[in-house]
Amino acid sequence: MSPGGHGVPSVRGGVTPPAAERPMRIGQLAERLGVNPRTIRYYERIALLPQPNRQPSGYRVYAKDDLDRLTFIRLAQRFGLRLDAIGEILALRDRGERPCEYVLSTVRHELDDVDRRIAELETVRTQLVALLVHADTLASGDGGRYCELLEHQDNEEK
Amino acid sequence: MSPGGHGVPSVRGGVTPPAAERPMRIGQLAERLGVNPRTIRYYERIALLPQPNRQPSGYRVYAKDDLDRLTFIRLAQRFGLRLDAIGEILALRDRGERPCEYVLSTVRHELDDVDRRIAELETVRTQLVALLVHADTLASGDGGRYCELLEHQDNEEK
DNA sequence: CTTGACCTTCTACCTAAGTGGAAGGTGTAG
DNA sequence: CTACACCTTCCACTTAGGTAGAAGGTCAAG
Repeated sequence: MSPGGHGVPSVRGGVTPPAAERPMRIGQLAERLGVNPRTIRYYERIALLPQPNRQPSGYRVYAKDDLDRLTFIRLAQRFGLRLDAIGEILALRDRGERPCEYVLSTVRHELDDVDRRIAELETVRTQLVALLVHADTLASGDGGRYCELLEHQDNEEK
Repeated sequence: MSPGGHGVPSVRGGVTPPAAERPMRIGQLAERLGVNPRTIRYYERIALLPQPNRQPSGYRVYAKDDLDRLTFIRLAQRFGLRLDAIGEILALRDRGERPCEYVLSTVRHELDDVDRRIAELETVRTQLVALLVHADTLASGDGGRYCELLEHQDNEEK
């Protein structure tokens, strides 16, 4: 649980870069962003993140660019974008194109989808509430085939 | 695509039962309820449906009971219950217990869950709308690192 | 007899976004 | 030296609810 283990490799250059700039290994990067190191490897596997540089030992080494990229991925996720869409955005960016138009259309689709899901859930919610209200007025006495509650409600709907 | 293939086996008894009562094979049962026959086998595999009787050929034979049970399963699904919860209800019923209390508590949990999901989606929706509004006011000119749109929005939130 | 619809089983695959275990290498502290 | 945290890879598994393919059996009609 104690962080840091065996410390950061000594800085070689004459200047000491700020903490954010220092190369880090997967554990440090993961901890900064509150993600699982496995998740970072997963992102690399699905090509959201590029193949990182490696230490002679094989350890992955990350720099500020990777931190930014990963930060952007999580940001876009918070906006509800899926990893494949994020991948498209990143690929556009990597090719030097401005992805905003793509992002916009993705976002518009996402909005439609969210509206649809909310509407569905509202319907379900209404049914559930009706079910509970009905349960209150229904003292006890189950004559239904499986569950009077559900089946009665079904009849009401028709 | 043409229905019925080689017809219904001749009725053996002296009385002709109504259509709903006649034994049927998986295809007929599936078609009546608008489900895939594979789905019915799947339900059997996960023990939502009992092992059905079989013709000497091995074909599954279903009767009204199965139709009712399957109808109930789809009904409960429409109420947002998950298959494992439906399985519990069915198992209670099979043991002769009244599942309404169980159903109620399941439904209450489901309601909480639905409310939570709606709230989440509303938040996402708000963000998406804000994003689109911002996009309108933003003529063009991308100075952001990955996507000005998303990153600007992120700054607004803090 | 052939055709064709329907049925059987088995196994594997799908989405989405990861997580888990196992076996083994690395690097520093005590 | 050992201990220990951290790293590597590979492969499999998770959730939920199914769907798809392959190889083969059944049954009625033409």
